[in-house]
Amino acid sequence: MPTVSSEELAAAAGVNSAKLRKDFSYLGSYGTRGVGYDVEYLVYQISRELGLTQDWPVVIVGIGNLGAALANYGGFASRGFRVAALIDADPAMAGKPVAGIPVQHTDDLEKIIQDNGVSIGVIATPAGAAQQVCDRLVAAGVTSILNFAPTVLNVPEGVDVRKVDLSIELQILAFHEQRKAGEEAAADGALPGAAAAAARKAAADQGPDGDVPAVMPA
Amino acid sequence: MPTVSSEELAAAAGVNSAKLRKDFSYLGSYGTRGVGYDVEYLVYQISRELGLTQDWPVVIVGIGNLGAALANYGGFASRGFRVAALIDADPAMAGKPVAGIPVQHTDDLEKIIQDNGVSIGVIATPAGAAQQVCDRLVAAGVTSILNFAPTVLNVPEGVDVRKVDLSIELQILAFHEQRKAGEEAAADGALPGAAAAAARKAAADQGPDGDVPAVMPA
DNA sequence: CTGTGTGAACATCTTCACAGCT
DNA sequence: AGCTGTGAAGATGTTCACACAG
Repeated sequence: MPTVSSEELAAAAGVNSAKLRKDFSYLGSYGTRGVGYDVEYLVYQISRELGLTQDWPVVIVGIGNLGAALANYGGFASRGFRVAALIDADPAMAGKPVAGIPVQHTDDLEKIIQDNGVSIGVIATPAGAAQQVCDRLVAAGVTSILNFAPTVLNVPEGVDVRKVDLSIELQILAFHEQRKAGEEAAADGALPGAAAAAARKAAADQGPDGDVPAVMPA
Repeated sequence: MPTVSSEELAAAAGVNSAKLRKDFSYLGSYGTRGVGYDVEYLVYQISRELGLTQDWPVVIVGIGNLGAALANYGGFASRGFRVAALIDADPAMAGKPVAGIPVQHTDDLEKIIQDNGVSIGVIATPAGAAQQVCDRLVAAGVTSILNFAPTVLNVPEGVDVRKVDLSIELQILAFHEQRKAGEEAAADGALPGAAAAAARKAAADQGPDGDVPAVMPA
């Protein structure tokens, strides 16, 4: 399949074809009228724009169950991420290989960051250690941090942090599950009309993709 | 602090106070004019609406590193989730306790679901096993599935699936990182004006919260 | 003729600003 | 006087529909 139309891609992604074309148009005019998009060329252009063609060395700090799971996660390599180092505070872990990579001790954190030119760090430590690890990563030159620890991190201007809370997705499922159960029971007045209407509408969107309001704090 | 104003909450959450008030208003009129919101009452109302006051038994299928990490994750209990059972296909795992809960064998999946009245399942298996596990969960009565396996699951109408791809967040960080690096180098024409403008704007939003376009497939 | 690229119309979301309750 | 709750205005996002390139 050398070429693909916006219509086909839209159907596959479950969106409107006009939206897809408009989104693509922000990247440039990579399609051919009357024909569609050249698959290989399109994949390359999107990959480049998203930064997938670059090599991104990352370090994972905190090699517990989650850190190990991340180190073993296959999806990283295919998206340009290379696990440059695993770091843990437990001296007993030092030297032990996880996912084929020897764990190094926190003492060498700064040196590891600098030697590998790492700018993205993943924090998978317990909550108590996260801020301290974060500060050291930032001081050593890391400018993007993915935080799995259940804490809000304070970082200086210019450093990006994204927090992943594994329970939020479950919460969204539970929210919809709750409404599946109480569908017609809504007549008992438990939900004040507007909320019921808003919720009904959210559920009508395809699947449970209506996220929790942006206002809800993590 | 018995009471709190929309202004205070908005500042804490980093949003506009009008937005916060409007969002709250969809749940009902729980504030007092001239005073603010009663903290305890507000927390209860939001919790109830989100389903946090209910007890949600969940099963985790696939007790590798990720499954174990999830089983140990503290955030679940505080949000009404109870890990009712851990299930794995490896007979050697059966009976071994993880996070204080004995792992059970996949053979008993249907019985476990039914005995515990489970309606939410978490899939943390390898990609190859995910669809099969999903089918069995659905057949046994599960109606919401959180999928960590890197596959798209097919489910019948009425079943909700949410997919978590741990590399997407990293990808978003890398995207912004890429633009931090090539900020003024954009003059070399690598980015077609519109995309550069759109990207610049997204970055100007607080933090890296500008997500990847909805169109991008997982 | 087919299917992109895009102004214009429409829809949704956010913010403003203020009436009205406490 | 202070702060909510909410219409109306403004901003942003999505879809329509069609001119035009191949």
